[in-house]
Amino acid sequence: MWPRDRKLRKLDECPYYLVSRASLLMTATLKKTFAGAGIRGLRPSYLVVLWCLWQRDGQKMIQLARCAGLEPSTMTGLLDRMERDGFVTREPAPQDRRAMHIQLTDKGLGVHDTAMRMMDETLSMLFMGIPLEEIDIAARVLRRIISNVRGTTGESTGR
Amino acid sequence: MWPRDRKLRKLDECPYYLVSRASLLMTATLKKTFAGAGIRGLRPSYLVVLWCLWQRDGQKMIQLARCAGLEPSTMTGLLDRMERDGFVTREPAPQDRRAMHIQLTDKGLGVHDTAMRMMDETLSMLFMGIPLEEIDIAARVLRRIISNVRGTTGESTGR
DNA sequence: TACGTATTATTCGCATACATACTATCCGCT
DNA sequence: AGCGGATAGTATGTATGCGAATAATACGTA
Repeated sequence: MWPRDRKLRKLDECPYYLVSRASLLMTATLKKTFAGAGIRGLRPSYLVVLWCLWQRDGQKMIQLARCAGLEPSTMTGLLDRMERDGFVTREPAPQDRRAMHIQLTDKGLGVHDTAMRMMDETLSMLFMGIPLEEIDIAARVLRRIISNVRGTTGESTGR
Repeated sequence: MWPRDRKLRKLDECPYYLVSRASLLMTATLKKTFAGAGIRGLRPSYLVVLWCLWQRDGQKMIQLARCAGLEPSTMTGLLDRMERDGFVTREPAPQDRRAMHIQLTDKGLGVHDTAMRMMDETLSMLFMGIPLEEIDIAARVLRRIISNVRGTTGESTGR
């Protein structure tokens, strides 16, 4: 529980600052790692979508949005770029004429191993000098924050 | 240290996903809290700048950028909006004709107490059910991530 | 079957962030 | 004094994300 009486003296004592800054820096780092790995056009933001499709190829946009935790309006632009960069194809879904059927291209599928390796490498660098035990606690804290927000926004259990 | 042999099965086992998602959700939550507190036009992104100015009013843009960890080009737009919304004034600095002197308005100064209270309230909600001990560990992990990135980007010690 | 509602995706406007290129100014050194 | 490099800030283009409004389609129910 956050202690009401804790005074924030410096910026880096504020959890909100820490999470925001870490997020931006981790993204920038990942971007550089990708750039140096010879994968043309792969961006950190593509990862959540690729991840969903690697698990199960061929999904509707709305499914990807829910899986990635992004708004549908955000997915539109994201998929525009992913299509432009050759990672996915977007076709009208056969059963539902409202829906779009998103599928991996060969490039999108083939990039899996390298992307995972790059992610691993990046995480190794980012977590340098931090005991694994603390990394796992931090992950648990973040998961709880996420579920705390979902719980109070009137969302059902994130399905 | 991040274990190389750890396989990421689900998205929420990936620290990068957790930090990004938490960052977005925390920002959205803070935004809602501000909106409900009757402070006209206060946004989460303004906080870092206000924080720096609350500590010491009257700074150059470049100082604010360094303090906040943002690029100068980002500060330009941010200060445009903060000026527009009445939190700061931007005047040419007297000693250095290249520089801009950023100062709090009455509104910018007066919003301090409410903003801190709202931040406190938001953090209480976000950290619901998490032991303080774990929050502090998570904060330490994030600080270390941040310094790890700064350390390898060729930046000096964040001055 | 037809109507009303829900769902799916897109468009638009805005905010936030970066990199790059540019202008203006300052400062050290000759 | 003046030249060259460093510094401060802005402009521009792109990426990423949200919310509100819109269009098209699907579906339950009368």
